[in-house]
Amino acid sequence: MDESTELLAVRVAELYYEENKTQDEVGALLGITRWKVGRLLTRAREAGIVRIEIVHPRARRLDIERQLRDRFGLKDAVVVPLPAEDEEVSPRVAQAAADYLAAVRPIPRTLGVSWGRTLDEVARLLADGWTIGVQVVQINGGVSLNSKQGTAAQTAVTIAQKGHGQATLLPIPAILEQVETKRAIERDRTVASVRALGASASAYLYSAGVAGASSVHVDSGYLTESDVDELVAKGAVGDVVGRYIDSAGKIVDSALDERTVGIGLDELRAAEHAIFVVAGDAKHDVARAVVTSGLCSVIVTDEATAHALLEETT
Amino acid sequence: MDESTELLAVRVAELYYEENKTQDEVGALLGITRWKVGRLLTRAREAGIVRIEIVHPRARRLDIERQLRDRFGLKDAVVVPLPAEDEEVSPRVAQAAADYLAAVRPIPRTLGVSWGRTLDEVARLLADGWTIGVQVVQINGGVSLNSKQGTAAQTAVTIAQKGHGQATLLPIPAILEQVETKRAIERDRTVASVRALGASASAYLYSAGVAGASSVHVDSGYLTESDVDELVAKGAVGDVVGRYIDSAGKIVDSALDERTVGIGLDELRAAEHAIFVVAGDAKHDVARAVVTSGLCSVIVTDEATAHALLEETT
DNA sequence: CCACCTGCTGCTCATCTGAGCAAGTGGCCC
DNA sequence: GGGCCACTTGCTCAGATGAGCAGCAGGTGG
Repeated sequence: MDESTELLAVRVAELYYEENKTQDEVGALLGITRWKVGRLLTRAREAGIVRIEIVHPRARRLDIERQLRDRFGLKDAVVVPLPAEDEEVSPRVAQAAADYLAAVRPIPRTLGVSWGRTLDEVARLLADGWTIGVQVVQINGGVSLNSKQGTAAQTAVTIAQKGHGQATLLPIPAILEQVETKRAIERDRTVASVRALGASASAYLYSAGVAGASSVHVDSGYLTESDVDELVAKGAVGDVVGRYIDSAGKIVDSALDERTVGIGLDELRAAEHAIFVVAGDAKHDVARAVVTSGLCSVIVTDEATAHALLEETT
Repeated sequence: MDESTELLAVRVAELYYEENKTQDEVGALLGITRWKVGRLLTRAREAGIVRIEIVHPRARRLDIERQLRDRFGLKDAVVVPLPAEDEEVSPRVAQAAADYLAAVRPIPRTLGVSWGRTLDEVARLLADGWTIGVQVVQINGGVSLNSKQGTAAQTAVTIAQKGHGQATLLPIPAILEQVETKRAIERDRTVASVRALGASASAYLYSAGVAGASSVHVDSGYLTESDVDELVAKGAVGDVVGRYIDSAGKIVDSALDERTVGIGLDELRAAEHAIFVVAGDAKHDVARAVVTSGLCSVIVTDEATAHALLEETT
């Protein structure tokens, strides 16, 4: 587009978009036909002279969502735009996840949930009465060795309450010290029934943790910093429902995995709705592992993470 | 607008503006009628959820221009939007002035010009061949006591050259020390004919200076800093074609004014096209004085200045 | 010099869209 | 409960708009 055309396009755009004139009027005013006006407007939009943007905390990036679905064969994707500089993305992603959950059809009767800061936020932002009667089941062991007792339970309970349903908890450690203990616990009738309920869920909602010193597992005392360092050395990028995976989505340490209580990754892969919520720059690697290895059918994330996932040279 | 409607409006806007669907399609997708879609879009635009902006260095703010015209009874106004943080406004305003000048109809055969940094920039940005054959006349005395010799002349010459015409200069001091000298000079046949030519111009192009230590008159040695301080004490806000005015557009010091060579303010007020170019936060006060006292028929300025002019409680 | 291609222009026509209107809905006061 | 008012909803219809097409100008290579 040469300079005079561009200038004309600017004038046309101003009269059309800012002065709310019809294309015909604009044409008359500038001495050109209305078809030319229409074409200039199209060009102006394409050239980015006219920028139309949707400014809203609940807005989404449908174009990127489509790319994610296509590239990774997802059933669905939700991408939240980057907020203004001084705002956090995580509440927006959590809100989007809450919105998505409330809109899942058919309405899930049984919902398997993991726990963590992200899911906590989702629970908090979920609309009261988001559904009528839901069975919420914890799908992996909770935080309980030291502080923060009960936050894992709180997440599930909040989601259940707001959905006018009830929560079934799995109040046992996330990781046990001995395989035998883990097996023994799983044989327990109560625990087994919770596990069975979890396995039968029609939808799962979970997030991921980053493998590093700040991991929740270190915080809660299930693993030491050196345990995590070792996992990282073996290629771990993060954990999903308590299980550490490498960039290919494979279990990093099968012995550790044997001692981890809760749903297995294959169950997640087979699930109809496996809703994966992930936000923040630190989690790009785990997110990539989850998405490329088919661990989720739906991803809810922010624009930066989505870009990171798509930017890979495939 | 309640929250759920707002959320719906956001979804509608996304599908309509970002996915380029028709209102009918959007309606079908969200299970609402196309009329509702249309109304939601209107509301979304009004509420600022959908923001349409024109991003271009040559863009203008037509809404503000109209307000300026209406408020101050101007024949026309050109307002340039605020550029991105790291860019200057003055080149944009100068460009706009150049564009405006080239578009004045009927084409001015004789153009009276003042001088200064702003007008220099306008001359530089003027398109080559902006008109065919124009008589450019300097309307006030030039800078010449010390450095910068010839910049005033340069402005007029450039404008003339680019318009395939010729410049008539007024190569005498802007302010003389004695009224007698000034009168003597004006009686000179050559000078008188230039003044006459200037008075017959069909259009004038000029800017304004701020009354202060950094004034061009101090720089060029016509006035001392204390002279200017005194003018300020008497209420001067700035100068137009070398003449210092107060906030009401009145001459501040008639003795000084008597010693100033060039077009009179009343001639400007009576002119058909008196194009006033002004940019920058420092010039808000002079701009207000010029505009409220009818010194110009057209103003070319930036959005910040325009806002400052309109914000007054009248 | 001419056939050919490319990009622009103005047009027709089908579709899309907004203004305005009548009917419906829900809150609110008596 | 009845009636009033503000607001929303679905509709008609005219006007606005985009897709597609033929004609034309200007450049290009044989």
